[in-house]
Amino acid sequence: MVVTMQDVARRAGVALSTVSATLTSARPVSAATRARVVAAMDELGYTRNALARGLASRRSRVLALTYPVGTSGLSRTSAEFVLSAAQVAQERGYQLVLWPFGVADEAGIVEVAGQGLADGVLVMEVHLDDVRVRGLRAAGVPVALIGRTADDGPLPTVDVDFEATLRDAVAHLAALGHRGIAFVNHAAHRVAEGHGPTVRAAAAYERAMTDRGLAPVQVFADESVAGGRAALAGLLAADEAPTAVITMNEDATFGVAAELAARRIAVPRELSVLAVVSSPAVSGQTVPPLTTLHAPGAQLGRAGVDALLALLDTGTPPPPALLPCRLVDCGSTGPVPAPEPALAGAHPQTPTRDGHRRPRRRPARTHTEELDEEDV
Amino acid sequence: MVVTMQDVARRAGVALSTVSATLTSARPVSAATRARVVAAMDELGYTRNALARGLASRRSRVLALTYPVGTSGLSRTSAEFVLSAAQVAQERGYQLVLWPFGVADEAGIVEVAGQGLADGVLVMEVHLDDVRVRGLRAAGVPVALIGRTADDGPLPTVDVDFEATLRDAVAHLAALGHRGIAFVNHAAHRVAEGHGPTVRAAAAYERAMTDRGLAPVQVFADESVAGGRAALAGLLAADEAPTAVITMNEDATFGVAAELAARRIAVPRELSVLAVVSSPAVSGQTVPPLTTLHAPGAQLGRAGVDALLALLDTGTPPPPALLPCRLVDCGSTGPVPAPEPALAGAHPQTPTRDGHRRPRRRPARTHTEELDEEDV
DNA sequence: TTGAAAGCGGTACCAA
DNA sequence: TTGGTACCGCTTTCAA
Repeated sequence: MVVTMQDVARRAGVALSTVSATLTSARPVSAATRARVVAAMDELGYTRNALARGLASRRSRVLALTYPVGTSGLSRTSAEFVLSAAQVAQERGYQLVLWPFGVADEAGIVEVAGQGLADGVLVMEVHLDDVRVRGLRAAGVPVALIGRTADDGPLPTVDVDFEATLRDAVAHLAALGHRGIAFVNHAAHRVAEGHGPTVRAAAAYERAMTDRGLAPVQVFADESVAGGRAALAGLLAADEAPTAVITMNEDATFGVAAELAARRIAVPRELSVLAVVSSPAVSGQTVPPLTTLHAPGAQLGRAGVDALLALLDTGTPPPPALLPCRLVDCGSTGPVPAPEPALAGAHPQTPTRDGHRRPRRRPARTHTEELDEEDV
Repeated sequence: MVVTMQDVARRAGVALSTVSATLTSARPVSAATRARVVAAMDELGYTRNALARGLASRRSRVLALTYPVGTSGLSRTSAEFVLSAAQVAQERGYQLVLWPFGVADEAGIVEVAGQGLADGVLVMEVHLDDVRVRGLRAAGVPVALIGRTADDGPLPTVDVDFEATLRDAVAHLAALGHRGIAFVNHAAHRVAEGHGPTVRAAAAYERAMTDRGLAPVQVFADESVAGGRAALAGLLAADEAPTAVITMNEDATFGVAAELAARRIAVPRELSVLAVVSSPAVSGQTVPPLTTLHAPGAQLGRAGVDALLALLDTGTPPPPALLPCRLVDCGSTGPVPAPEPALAGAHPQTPTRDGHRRPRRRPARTHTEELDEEDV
């Protein structure tokens, strides 16, 4: 039925071990023999059996990718990451298996890792104190992290450079004259859980602002459209409403866009919006499209796989990699609105110090209402 | 280092084969021995080696999922599918490997399948004439399809019921009085490629319309925001502009929404929009949120894995499964606009027969322009 | 440079 | 009911 190495050996008139040698080049094989073996192989249509190879060599050439399940599906950015990881693995002669486990399911993950199907594990959505990582390390399973724990020790690590990203975001807006720059982060419970991106971005944003003598205004928004709407509404209701908003929460970003539309707020004339650690594929879907600091999803996948393979091959973890986000201008950021001259009475506004401005309060309306109003 | 079955056997004072038997229950084991074996196992922290087990039993308990690479990342619906497939596989004691291959890469897929890591393959995004499927069948690899080829023969198959979905979509809109119901399908090149969903939905839509004596108006839109905008613009420019639009092209749907916003078209008062084979997670992100015929992504994943496992277990393919989409009303569909009474002169319109209506032509504007106009 | 044989860690069949 | 053992298909010494 299936063609085995023994079949090839017989057809080529050599020993089984010689066939193996031509494949692995673990030992010299003369050109002549090699040619006969190769000929026999493709006459027979031979393919090496992955299971047997893995068992004998203690290297399955399979990598596992574990990601938290239960959370609202994969974001487009994460999906990008997964696909690129699978592709790079393939290019390297590896296969990628998916391990859907809860972030707290240490037992489950250690159990399946113990089965030895995978040579190593890529952990996504790493928490500052991550039981999965701890469990795998304790079990002696090679691990690479997408993200970082509080103390990675010698683990290979690739992550978004949140420090640089938020610094760049604030710098970009500050260069446009903004001083009231708010930040819509992930949900509050993420902080408590020690969700790396949330915590790191929060700190980076605060630092970037205070370094410039600006007052940070941070909102932890529920990861949903409603959460984003509420977040923006809250920001605009404040005494010192921001003139620019940075969003990192992909789901909430759609809500921010929706709220902007409902209030008929001109972007970027009245308010600048900058989506960070996002993807143009996502930001291009909002109305208006949002300028983005593009998360390096594909590069992260590539780097993560390569880091894990480096660990596997050399036994020592490669140095941690922090990848920057790239600015993609979709036109949603612009100069800070100038305080309106006193004589322009049509829309009274309250300019304040520091480039803050008090926009007129407009109630949010449903879109239907919004459109009905003037189209009837 | 690693605990082997032999270790367990020694500790329990039984033969290796007895340990195996307690695990596989392939043969009776007395309660007493079983207890001793089990005790030994968890004293030692034993876990069965997947590779060895697979090699010996000719069943790796690994399933492969292949999806076309190169196409613009995974749609949210597809991602939903992949995740649920991985999860169901896990529940069944299987692991899922990802095989990123081009739709035409028969050689690549057959090659990796020949390595025997996977017991069977799940093929996504199946084409009517699919070389991957042909190649795998010819190679004797168990296959299940997400989608259907033109002639599946005895292959296990799960798919969206496009016939029912488009029928339901048209029925839903027709019940609201619409007669001018247009359909924004995938890109034209998909038809040429024999992309199942595109072709089946196209036919189903035409049938659903003509069955009601309505004239089908179908647009094959580029899979992008721009494509969607252009599609809607084209429809509205026609002599008999539709009063309702069905969209199936997830990327273009965002464009349709954007164009609606740019033209300030009231949804659903002026135009009803219904996104089919989509996901509320997606439709909720547009402004306004779109009523959706929710694609059964998760169920498809579940059904696909189960179909493949059924084939693996019984040797005979289970009957094909067609899963319906479920209506999720987000308020973007409503009654057909009544032809305006002649005396209402504010916005001249041209009512036509058949419930068609000629909306006033409004040029599309950028959002910035749009908002600037009245907020300055 | 090549061949022979001992595992890798299990499953499955056989005899006891 | 249990123990012994022949493989599964390949990698990896070790001699020749």
